[in-house]
Amino acid sequence: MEWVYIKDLKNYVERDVELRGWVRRKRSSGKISFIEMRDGSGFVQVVIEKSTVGDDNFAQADKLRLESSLIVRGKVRKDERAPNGVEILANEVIPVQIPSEDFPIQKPDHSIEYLMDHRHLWLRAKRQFHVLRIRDAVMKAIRKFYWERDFVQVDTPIFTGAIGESAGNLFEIDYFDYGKVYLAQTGQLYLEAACMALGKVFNLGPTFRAEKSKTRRHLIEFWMNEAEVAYYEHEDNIRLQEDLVYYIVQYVLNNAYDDLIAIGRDVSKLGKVQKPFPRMTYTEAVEFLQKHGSDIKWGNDLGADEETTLSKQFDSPLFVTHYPRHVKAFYMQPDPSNPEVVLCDDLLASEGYGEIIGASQRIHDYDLMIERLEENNLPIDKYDWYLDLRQFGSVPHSGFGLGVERTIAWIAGLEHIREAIPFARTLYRIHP
RNA sequence: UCCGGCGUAGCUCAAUCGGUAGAGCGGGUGGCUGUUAACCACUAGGCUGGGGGUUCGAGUCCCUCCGCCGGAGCCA
Repeated sequence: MEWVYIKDLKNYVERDVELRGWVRRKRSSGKISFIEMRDGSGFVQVVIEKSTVGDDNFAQADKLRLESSLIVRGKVRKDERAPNGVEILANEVIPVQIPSEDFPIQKPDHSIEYLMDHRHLWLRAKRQFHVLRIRDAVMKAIRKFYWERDFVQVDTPIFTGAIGESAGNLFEIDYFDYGKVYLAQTGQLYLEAACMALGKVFNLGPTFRAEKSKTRRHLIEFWMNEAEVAYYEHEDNIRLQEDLVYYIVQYVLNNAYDDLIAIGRDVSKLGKVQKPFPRMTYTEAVEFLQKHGSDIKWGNDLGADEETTLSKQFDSPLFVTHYPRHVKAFYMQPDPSNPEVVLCDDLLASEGYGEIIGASQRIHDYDLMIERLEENNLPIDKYDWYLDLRQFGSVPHSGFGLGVERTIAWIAGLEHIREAIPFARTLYRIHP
């Protein structure tokens, strides 16, 4: 008998099939029972009649508990009473393994602490099934976008020396007898090197921030997509980000629509995302906020509340550009028309989800880079190879980093970023 | 690091002014051929996070430790 996946059952109506999966839910009467079965591809109801399977097999099937694994052989039937149009009338139910204890997650009525303690089992819940499929769609969209545009994927290292934007939030690792290495908080500097070799490059991988952040937008370990393009300047950079984010939204709408619906996402809001995205300079943003009652002063960085206020004005993500250079990283290119601000942008997701991209044109002038490193008290000798890039055929170049989980949380409408990754690493939680 | 909140049955939560520890779900047993968070009957289940204190008496008040949750800063 042919083993088929639940998602393909509609092509097997009136045929005998074998399903391999797990018991999601069970309801039983004396002579008939119903098993809601899942197999990783979908969900279907199995009807077990005592008169069809026989007394012995019915008794055996009755012993199945939640999350027992089982193999079912039976006939695919169209049935209006079934939620997805088809159900299985069992001929034979073969238990694979029956747990000796209750499955810890029974009803959608658990605290977040309890669910996170049981994350390895929580993944089997319907909502998590759909969220992880949306994550998969976002990942595919990102790679597809770049490959369609002739970018080369360059995988940047996880172990790095103490080099990056700042040294204070790095995870330290013992590296044999040679001292310390650090977990990457960005691959940007390496992508800057790679773009001088390959032109248009991107990465997609985990990054680590030793920041004691406890908010719905923060993870200790999160995935970042970074891109870097030689000869791209500020405006090219913004257009690339706009195209990417728009592409991801469209791809998810086209390829994971059912998953969005299943978790109750208001897809009309995603439908309103349109190019070009709205833009505001930092200075305009400060003026706007001041008019609306904020006491923010020019020169202060935007806080979480300010970002939310700004992004809620628009249906599409908002670019905030030209920040004061003192609130941004050392490597950002000054604006030629006003050296007090830099050629950078943050992309703030709509609906109050906050920053999903940080971007800038990078300084390509050797002397200016030295000046900025000194200004920030960074160890110039550690940046030797980074400075080499300004020594040998330096060109203007730009890039950005996209927070993958924040993007997923926004697109899926999640309340907390920890659901956007299979096993979230947050402050005080590394188990399971 | 700072601010706030929570910790009671396997799970989610009640418990009035400090006065005998309760419910729903889940589990067990029995019943039911169309259930969708099935239903009906019966049933078992507790060191109230740990330690200390106040009191005739503490789930409740105080101190302390632990765990978790949310927010700020910082960032993606």
